[in-house]
Amino acid sequence: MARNARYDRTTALQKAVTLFWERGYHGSSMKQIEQALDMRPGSIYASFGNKDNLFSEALAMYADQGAQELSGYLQEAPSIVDGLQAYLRGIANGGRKAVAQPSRACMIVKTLLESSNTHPALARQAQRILASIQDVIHDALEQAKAQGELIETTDCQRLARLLQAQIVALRSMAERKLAPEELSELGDDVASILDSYRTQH
Amino acid sequence: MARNARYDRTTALQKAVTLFWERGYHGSSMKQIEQALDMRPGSIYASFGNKDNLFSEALAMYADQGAQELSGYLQEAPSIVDGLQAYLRGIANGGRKAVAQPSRACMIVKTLLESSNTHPALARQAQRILASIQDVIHDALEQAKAQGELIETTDCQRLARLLQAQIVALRSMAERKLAPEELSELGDDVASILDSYRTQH
DNA sequence: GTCATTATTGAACGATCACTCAAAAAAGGA
DNA sequence: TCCTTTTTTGAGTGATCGTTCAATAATGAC
Repeated sequence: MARNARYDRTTALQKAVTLFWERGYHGSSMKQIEQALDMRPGSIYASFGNKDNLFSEALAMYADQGAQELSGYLQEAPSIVDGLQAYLRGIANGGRKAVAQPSRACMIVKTLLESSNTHPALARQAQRILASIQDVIHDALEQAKAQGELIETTDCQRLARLLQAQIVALRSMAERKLAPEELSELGDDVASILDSYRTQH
Repeated sequence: MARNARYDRTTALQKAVTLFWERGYHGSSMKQIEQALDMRPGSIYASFGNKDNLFSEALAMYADQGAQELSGYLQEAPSIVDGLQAYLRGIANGGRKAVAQPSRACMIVKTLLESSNTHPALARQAQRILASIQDVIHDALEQAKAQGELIETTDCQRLARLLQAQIVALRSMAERKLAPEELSELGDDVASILDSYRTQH
């Protein structure tokens, strides 16, 4: 009936993630987006509407992949708390990184800090994502508590908040040019915060 | 001999701090800068050279004021570790804020995350500032250790790194729209990390 | 092969970007 | 008051911003 699109929307979006994660919203121009996606303006706008929507979809894709990474750690570890500690140490040690990552810092936090006073819609999206990640951590902690991994008095909401803060901290500190060893020690120190909430330690 | 400048360079810089802290480097246009400083382009360029240099000077001023705030907490508290804990809780509770602050997040971290892949010179400046803050914390910790506030085995370099991470985390989490009470609890949890390094607790 | 339909192209849009500079205004010294 | 020196002004620079759209190219159906 007609011509098929020559690009794949998902791979194009993945390339947008890479560019936006690296340079941020204001730091990425449409010219750079055209080059990164290897698409001309007409195709980009036909497919994604405008720059705002493209960024928004890229951020959502990044968040999905980040959630998968966390749940991967949780599934592989012998216990939930071990999984969380492995996740924290993994961030400090550069992650699994099958491919080189465009930034050590978290794209969600970068977006929140960049857009909170310049682009409210993006800031709200980043806040929603962070809230949902905190919920995921909270659910995992409740389960851990039910399984006897955590001491009875643990406030799982509060601990989830504290853990998210540690993740944010690790990824932001990773953007400093610390020696790998220093960052690794920080990962250990941060992971050991969880020890004081464990039943056996 | 000649005309005097009608603006005060320091107060102009302070206004630049406010704008840049709020909106970041790429998010602040020269038009907005002109409006914020109430200066015309010629005066701005005569006084500060260009946008890059203005931002750089504003960042340095922000860093100085931040350092003063920390040393204020340290001097007022009955001990160094108490001062550090008060500082962490202060961040979570909105700080002293005699005047309304343009952002809860730290301008240095915002700059680091925004510019690491778009403006290397600014990123390097942010990294230098963070390193010097870590040194200040380290010095305070060494003194605390010498005074017997910290257990003998404490690695003060490592603990300084951990504390800076907590500061970064608190200020970034403050940019989320958490309830004041939630943020305050987070401040308590973060401050209590220090308890495990204290001699008496 | 022809046609209908859809995707791609890239020149061009008005707006805004950081920045410049000649002209006007202001102020101290004589 | 006049002159010299410095500051301020604001229109204007070329470049780039995000975005549009008519023209062109490509594809599947028949």
